[in-house]
Amino acid sequence: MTGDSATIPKVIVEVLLPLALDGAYSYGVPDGMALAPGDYVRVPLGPRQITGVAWAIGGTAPQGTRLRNVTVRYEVPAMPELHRRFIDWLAAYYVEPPGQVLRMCLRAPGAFQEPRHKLAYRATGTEPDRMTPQRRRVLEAASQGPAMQARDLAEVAGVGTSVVRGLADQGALEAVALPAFQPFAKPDPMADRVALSPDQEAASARLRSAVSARKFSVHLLDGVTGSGKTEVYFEAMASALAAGRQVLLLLPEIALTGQFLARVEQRFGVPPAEWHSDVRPRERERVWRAVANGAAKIIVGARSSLFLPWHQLGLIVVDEEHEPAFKQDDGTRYHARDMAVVYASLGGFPAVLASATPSLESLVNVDRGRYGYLTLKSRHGRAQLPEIDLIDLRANTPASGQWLSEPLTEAITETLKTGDQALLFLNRRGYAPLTLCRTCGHRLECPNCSTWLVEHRFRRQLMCHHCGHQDQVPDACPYCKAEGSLVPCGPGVERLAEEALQRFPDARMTILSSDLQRGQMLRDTLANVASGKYNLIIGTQLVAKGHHFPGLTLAGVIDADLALETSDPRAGERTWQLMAQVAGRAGRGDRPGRALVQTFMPEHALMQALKDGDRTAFLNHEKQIRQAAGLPPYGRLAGLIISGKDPGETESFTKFLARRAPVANNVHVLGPAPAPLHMVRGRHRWRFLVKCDRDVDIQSFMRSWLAGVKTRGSLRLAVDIDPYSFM
DNA sequence: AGCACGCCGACT
DNA sequence: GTCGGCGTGCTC
Repeated sequence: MTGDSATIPKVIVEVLLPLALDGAYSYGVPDGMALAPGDYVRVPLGPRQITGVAWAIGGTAPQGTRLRNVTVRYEVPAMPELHRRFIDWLAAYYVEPPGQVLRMCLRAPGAFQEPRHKLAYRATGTEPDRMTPQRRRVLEAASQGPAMQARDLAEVAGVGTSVVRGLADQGALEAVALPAFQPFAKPDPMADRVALSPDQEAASARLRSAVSARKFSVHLLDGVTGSGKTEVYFEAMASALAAGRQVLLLLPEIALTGQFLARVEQRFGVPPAEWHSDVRPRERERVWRAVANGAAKIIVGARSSLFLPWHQLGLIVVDEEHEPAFKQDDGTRYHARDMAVVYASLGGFPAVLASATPSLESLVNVDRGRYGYLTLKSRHGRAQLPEIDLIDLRANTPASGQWLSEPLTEAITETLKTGDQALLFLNRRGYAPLTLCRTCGHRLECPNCSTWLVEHRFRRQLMCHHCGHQDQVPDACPYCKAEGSLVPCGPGVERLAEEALQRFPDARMTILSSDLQRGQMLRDTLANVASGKYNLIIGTQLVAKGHHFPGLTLAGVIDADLALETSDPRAGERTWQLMAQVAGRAGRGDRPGRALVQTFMPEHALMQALKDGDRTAFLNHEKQIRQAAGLPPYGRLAGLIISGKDPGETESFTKFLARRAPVANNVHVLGPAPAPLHMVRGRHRWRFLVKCDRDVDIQSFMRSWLAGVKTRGSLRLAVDIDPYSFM
């Protein structure tokens, strides 16, 4: 019985489908098809055919359903048991259907089809029965050099492809299959091994022994930019490669630059496989296949590379491990750094987390003895941070509509006079974050989100940074119709640039903001900064990343309080990391740098610790706050986000959920409250925050809460385990 | 996620 | 009179 609807199938297979279903679906295995767990299969589902993975063989068919048969078993390496355990683990942890997680693993279109081999032709030495001048030219071309495709061969010989086909039919040419994909070259662990400092050598030795131990371990590699962390984890990668294992180097998408990939290539002699959102479908297919069959050894990728079909993974390195960008906040809300550690633990191999400003989570794991700790001192023997001075904005208030205080202005003047470069950091795109009517007080708001529209003067537009809504800047107030009454409030980088240009008319200034510069233009600007073409750089978060500016000796922070004013429990940590990164831009060459930080709260413990360059003091302060509030890493958090198009319906559904919250004496349910950003993209949002001790199973609590809850209409429910954003 | 079924507004 | 909008529900 091989038909579509077998009545009494001999074997039943549970197939996990890449859909948000409760569990795997049962299918019959047709006679003559051998299936094992992990096999990729094609199965019928309703009117269509979809790709899934055999999760278990055997079992009984659910009552009252007619089993349909598996259609195809794909000829690709089966999904390893480790990979399947990882999917199940992740799904359980994040309270997601496993199929939803599987979906992230099947994002290489075409990888399951038989690869289209191209045919190339080679002369066999056999003469055709009739020789013509055309045929002779083809045979001459085909007997020298590598085999060529029919089209190329015909072109070289100046004939049509029919001549080639004729010769092949007669046996004078033989067809050979070219590999469908360019193979990945094997990296050489010793290709360009640089001399290491004693510090680096000691750290490398510990990582090498962690790799050769072939068991689970996590090491935190802590060292300022320029201390040589990269060379150290390259050594760990070299060890894993020498042992024939695959290596994953995880980076935040923004740090995955051509410059960085070139560095990996330089060290290991071959270009690594790349995996991120910009990789084109054909290349995705190539990488997916090469990871599955073990041919690709080094993969440099963004968070989604965790879901590649790893074959013999022996090490994961997470660089910039503190980056909040590792937390995915749409779809399955997973944290790639945490899941890298989980994967290493399930697979029994080491993980390395690297950062110049490690996350509190990782540092506490070091305190608890769960992670090994490796620290590198600066190569130039300098302290962790350059000298940082605070500017009290209460005593040095700039004039209305201006943001550069007197002390900062003087410092910039000094710096530019000596021929050095200065950097001004303001984490706000556009010209002004708020436009207000002076007559009636009306604020220009986004129609789809509860946010203000940001004026972008260069584009001559008002923009919403949450939904992409754009508008012309109106001449009159849309509410009271008063003409010329709209005034911009607050600074963005564009407005700061305007002020800087006024104060320093001779400065060679540039703005580095993600909405103004990207791709080649950004690379050119960065090169021009490095070469000294610009001497005053005004930038958003973009400048905090590890770009090398050798001539920069002054970093100015316009508003250090900005990141502190959010509802995020990690706001303090984020502020410290940003300040450290920005300050770290100054004085990278052999000259010392200096950072000036404008703040309205210089007495704040964080600002004091910054001024003293005392990371330990900051961390102790932050640990105390988190511990007292029962926040991570001392307690567990989960968010429950309710959203819907209709405000009334969304609110009443939220109230309904509030009544259904299970009562547990060790779990606190806070809320419901309107989300800090109450409306986004036209959807009204409410949220609960669930808080408990570290040893409480928060997932079980969430599951029992939501068991049997159905959403109707436009209502959406999302569980957010270990939330990072409280938006 | 698709894809079908099903019940209410502007067109040939 | 239909074409088609997307709400709702099911797929082994």
